[in-house]
Amino acid sequence: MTESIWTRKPKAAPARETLTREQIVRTAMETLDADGLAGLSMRKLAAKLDAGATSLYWHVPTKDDLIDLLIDEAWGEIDVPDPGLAGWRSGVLLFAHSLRAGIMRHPWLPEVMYTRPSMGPQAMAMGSRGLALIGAAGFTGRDADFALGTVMSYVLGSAGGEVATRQMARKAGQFVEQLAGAVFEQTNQIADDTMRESARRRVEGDIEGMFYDSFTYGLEVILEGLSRNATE
Amino acid sequence: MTESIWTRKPKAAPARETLTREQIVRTAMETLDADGLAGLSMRKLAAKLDAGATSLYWHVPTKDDLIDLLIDEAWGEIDVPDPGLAGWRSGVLLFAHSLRAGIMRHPWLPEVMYTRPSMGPQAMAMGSRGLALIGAAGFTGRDADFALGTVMSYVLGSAGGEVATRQMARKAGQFVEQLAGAVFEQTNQIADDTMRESARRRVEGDIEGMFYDSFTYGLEVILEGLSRNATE
DNA sequence: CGAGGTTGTCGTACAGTGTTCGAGTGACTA
DNA sequence: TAGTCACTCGAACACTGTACGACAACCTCG
Repeated sequence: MTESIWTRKPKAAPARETLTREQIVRTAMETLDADGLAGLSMRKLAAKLDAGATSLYWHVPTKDDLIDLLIDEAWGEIDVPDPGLAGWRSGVLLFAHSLRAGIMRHPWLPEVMYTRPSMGPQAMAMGSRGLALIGAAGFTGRDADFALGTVMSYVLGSAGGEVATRQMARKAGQFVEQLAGAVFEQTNQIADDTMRESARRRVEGDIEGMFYDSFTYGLEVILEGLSRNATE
Repeated sequence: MTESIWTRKPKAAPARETLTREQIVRTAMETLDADGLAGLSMRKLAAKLDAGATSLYWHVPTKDDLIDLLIDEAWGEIDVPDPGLAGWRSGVLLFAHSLRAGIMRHPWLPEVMYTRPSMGPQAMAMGSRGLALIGAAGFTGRDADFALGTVMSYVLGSAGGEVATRQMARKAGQFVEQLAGAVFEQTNQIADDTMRESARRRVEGDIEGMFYDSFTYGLEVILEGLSRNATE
């Protein structure tokens, strides 16, 4: 059992004022949320901490490991209600919405989380509580894995798509008009009327509400399908 | 309407033997599939084409644009059956499986597709055909968007998770034993029995079959939920 | 035939990246 | 007081994407 990122000695007395891993993780999270993955470099991060560029490497083995820590930190923010508080159905609903909100707070997550498995303690805790929740619906063993996986895959996929669409608006200069213009440029070359209208719906009107409606629609569909397999 | 990556003049006579965008896209796709996103650099790609490092920039504006082209190329491989061939239900099923297979062939997709919206012609065509398919179930307007979005979000999320898990096996040196070891190292620190067993199921036995079963389980759930809303 | 324009290639260079190495500093301990 | 640990950091290496400008091959027009 080799030493991993997650295991750390409880750290002795701080002696003098010094850089800490917690500090690094915190400001890295801030820059990541604000500037995206491309905006995070070890040098810039160190500068933001008034430290030398390579000082970070004493606290964190590598940038990839730092990102692992950040991902796990994000998972730690997700609410997974205790089963039995209000029934499994509303519990899963709350969990799903919390997960989506987490992705929206940390829109860099979809970009990085599909390049590695999440095995940090917070990810494990989330899975553990998720299984407990889905277990309250009567799912056990493989079925519990699959049922929970269905919900999470959908939420992550849906939120990822939402993030991708929002990213476009950022690049287009924060103005919905330009976003719409870009979409129209494409859709005008599409012969299909149904598709053209669909694309148009995606940039006209209440976009925020549309994202939400789309998300809850799929969530309802899945909960509907799941309850056919649930035993209580 | 500014000129975009997707619009290109029909190219005149080739005159002399020269680099083409198609050629670049093709070998870029090969390296991407084989070595992943991190393995693709403009210099290495040019070398593989026996070209100078910066020659590519005459055919492609930027690396990001090249990746846009590659993403759209991948979407072009996805089968979306005509509605009415065998009913919408089996059509959606076939589409979903084709989409998953596409992600497996191009495991770099999840890593990049959440950083930008897919607006290439092939993406549009896929959406268009998808809407036609879901329309055969009686969905129209916003409902059609949402129903199709539910299926696609789930498939992309599920396949992304599968890719992430497989990636771990690669890093662990292609040996399932090491993969299992890594998981056990983590899970042994988890107090919850249910979670420990769940994680163990994920690395023991027929992993390939488990991925497949998990995917089809969720797909069934969604089709079940959708057919409650379908009108035919 | 020769001049000019278009199409395409590519060497050089710049600013940036993650990371290694080894020297250095401060504080605690024997 | 000497030694050891915990920690910082400047310099350097091997990369990266890309702008620029010089060059060459071909086509077209006079």
